[in-house]
Amino acid sequence: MTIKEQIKSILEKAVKKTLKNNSDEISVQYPSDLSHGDYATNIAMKLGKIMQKNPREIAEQIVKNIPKNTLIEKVGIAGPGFINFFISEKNLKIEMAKVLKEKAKYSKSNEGKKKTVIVEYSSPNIAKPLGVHHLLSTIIGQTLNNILDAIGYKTISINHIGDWGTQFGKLIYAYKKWGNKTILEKDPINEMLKLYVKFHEVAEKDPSLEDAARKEFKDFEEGEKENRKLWEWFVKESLKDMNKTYKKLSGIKFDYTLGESFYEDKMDELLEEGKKKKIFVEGDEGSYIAKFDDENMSPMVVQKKDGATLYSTRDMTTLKYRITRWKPEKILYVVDMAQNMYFKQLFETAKRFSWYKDEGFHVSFGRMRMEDMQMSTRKGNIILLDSVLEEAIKRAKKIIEEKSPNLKNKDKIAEIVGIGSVKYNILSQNRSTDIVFDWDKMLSLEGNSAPYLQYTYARAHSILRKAKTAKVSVKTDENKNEIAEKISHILRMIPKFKEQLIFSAHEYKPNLLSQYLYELAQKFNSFYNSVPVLTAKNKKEKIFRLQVTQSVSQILKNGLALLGVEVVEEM
RNA sequence: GUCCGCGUAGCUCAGCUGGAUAGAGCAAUGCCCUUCUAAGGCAAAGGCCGCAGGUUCAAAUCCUGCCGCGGAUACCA
Repeated sequence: MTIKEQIKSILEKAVKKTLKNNSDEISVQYPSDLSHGDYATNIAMKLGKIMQKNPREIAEQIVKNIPKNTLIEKVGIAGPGFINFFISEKNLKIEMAKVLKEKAKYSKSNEGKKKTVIVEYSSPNIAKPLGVHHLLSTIIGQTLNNILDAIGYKTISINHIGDWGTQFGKLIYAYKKWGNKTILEKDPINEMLKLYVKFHEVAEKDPSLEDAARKEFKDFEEGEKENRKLWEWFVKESLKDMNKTYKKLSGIKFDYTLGESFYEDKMDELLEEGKKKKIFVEGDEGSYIAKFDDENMSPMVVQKKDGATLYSTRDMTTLKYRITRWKPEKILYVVDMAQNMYFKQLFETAKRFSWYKDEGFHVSFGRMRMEDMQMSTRKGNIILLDSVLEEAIKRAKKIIEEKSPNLKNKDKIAEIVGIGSVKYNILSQNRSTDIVFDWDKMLSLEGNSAPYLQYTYARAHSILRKAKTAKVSVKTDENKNEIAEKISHILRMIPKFKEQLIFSAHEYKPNLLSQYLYELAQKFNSFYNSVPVLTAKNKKEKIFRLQVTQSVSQILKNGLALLGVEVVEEM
C-alpha cells in the first residue's frame, strides 16, 4: 500500500467515526505548497456543505478521531477547512530503504491483481514505410503496456498490423500498371510508397481507379492467385522493413503481431452472427450496416455493397477473438482521435453481442501534423520515422562532441540520448494535445527532456562511482538549514513515485509519470548544487547523502525504463 | 449544418476527478565551475487561463452561449 492509500484508509475510518453515514469518496491530494504538508484532504469542506456546518469544526472532529499512528507526524487544519498531513521523516527514510533494497523492482505493485489487459498499439498499415506519426501510438502504447505490467496487470501487447483491405487493391493495381519487378526487389518499401502515391495522384483525375482498386481487393479476398502472391510479397517485405525500424527504436516488444489477415477466415462467421441477430441490417445497395439511435452517429458499414469486408468487419471479428481467447478485463486501443466516433460505433455495436461486456477502451491521442500541410502518406507528405531517428542520433552526437569529447562509446551514447529524447518528447506531453511536427522541438536536448534526466542520472552515478574510490577531505562549514531542506524535498518525493505510477496507469497518461521524474530530477539537481555528498561533515552524514543519491538514481532508472528511455552512467 | 477535441507567459506546453499565492522549458536579464559531470544550479522578469454569462464557501478546472483552430460526419483505415 502506498502512503497515500494509507492516509486515505486512516481518513475513511476517522470520518466514519465522526459521522455514521458517509459514503462519499474521500480524495487525498498533494498540497500545492510544502508548508501545507505532504497530503491533504478537502473532505471537511464537502461535508460542511452537506451538513450545513462549519467545515473547520468538522475538520477538528475528524482530526480528533484519527488514531495515533507512526505514519503521520503531524495533522493540521488550514484555510477554509483543509486537513493537512505531515509524514514523519522516519517513514520517509523507511521508504527510501525500500528503494535501496528492491532496486530495479522498486516500481512493482499488485495494484492490477494479475487481471488481463490487452494493449493494441502501433498497428501501422503496411506496404508503406513507418512515418513519424507512427511514433505516437507505438511509444504511448508500449509505455502503457510497461506501466500496467509494472503495477501488476497481466498485459498482452498486440501489433494489429493493417495487412488487409482496399489499400492492397490499390497497390496491386498500381504494381500491375506501373510496377517493375527488379526495381521493387531492389528497394521494396520505397517503391511501394511510390506506387501508392502515384495511384492517388492518378486517381484524383480518374476516379474510376478507385473502383478498379476495390475490384483488385475483392478478387484477392476471394482467392485470386496472382493477387495473393503479390500480397504475400508486399507483406513480407514490409514486415522486414518495419521490424528494422522497431529495432532502432528499441524497447518495442509485441507479444503478438497479428495482422488483419489473421482474421480472414473468421469474418464470415461473425457477419452471419450479426445478421442473424439483426445487429447488422441491410443498408443501401445490398451493403450491411449497424444503426444507432444517436442521430449524431452515422451507421457503421460492416459489409460493402460488393460483399467485401472493411476495417470494421475485421475489428469486430478481432474483438470477439480476443475476448474468447484471453478473457481480458480490458482491451486498450491506442489509436489517434480521428477515430473517436469509429470506436464509439464499434463498441456500441459490440454491446449488442452477448459475448461483449464493455472491455473495449479507446486510448485516443492527438494527431501529429506538419506546420504548413497535412501529413498524408497518400500524397507522399511523409516524414520517415527512420530519418527522424537518424537525425536525433546525429544531433546528440554533435552535442557529445562539444561537451564531452573524451567520452568512450560516443556512438552508443548518442543513440541512447537521441532515441530517448524523441520518445520522451512524445511521452511528456498530454496525449490529447495535437503535435505540430518540428525538428527542433522533436529533437530538443535541453529543458524537460530525456537528456536532462539522463544527465541527472549520470551525475548521480559520478558521485556513487567516486564514493568507492576517491579519498576526499571532509568539509565542516555547511549551511544546515539549506541542506536539511534540499534533502527533505527529495525524501518527500520518494513515496510519490509509485503513487504517480498508479495514477498514470489509471489515466492511461504516461506524461504523469514523466512529469514526476522531471520534478524529482529538478530537486536532485538542486540538491546536487548545494549539498556536498562526498565531503559531507561526517561519515554518518556522508553515508546518508549517498543513500539519497543512490535512491534518486534508482528511481530515475526505473521510471525511465518504463518510458522506454535508457540511462547511461557517463555522458 | 451536427458531433468530438483543443484555446493558459513572446514561443512550446504542464495543471482540468473544483481547492490554498496559476507552473515548467525555450527565448530575453543578472549571478554561480580552486567542491561530487555547467547537457547543471540560483535570482529576477514575464499571465483579463479565448470572450461573455451561470453554478459554488471556492472555477484555468463544472454548465450554457459565442469566437478561433483541428478532427469526424456509411461502403478508406
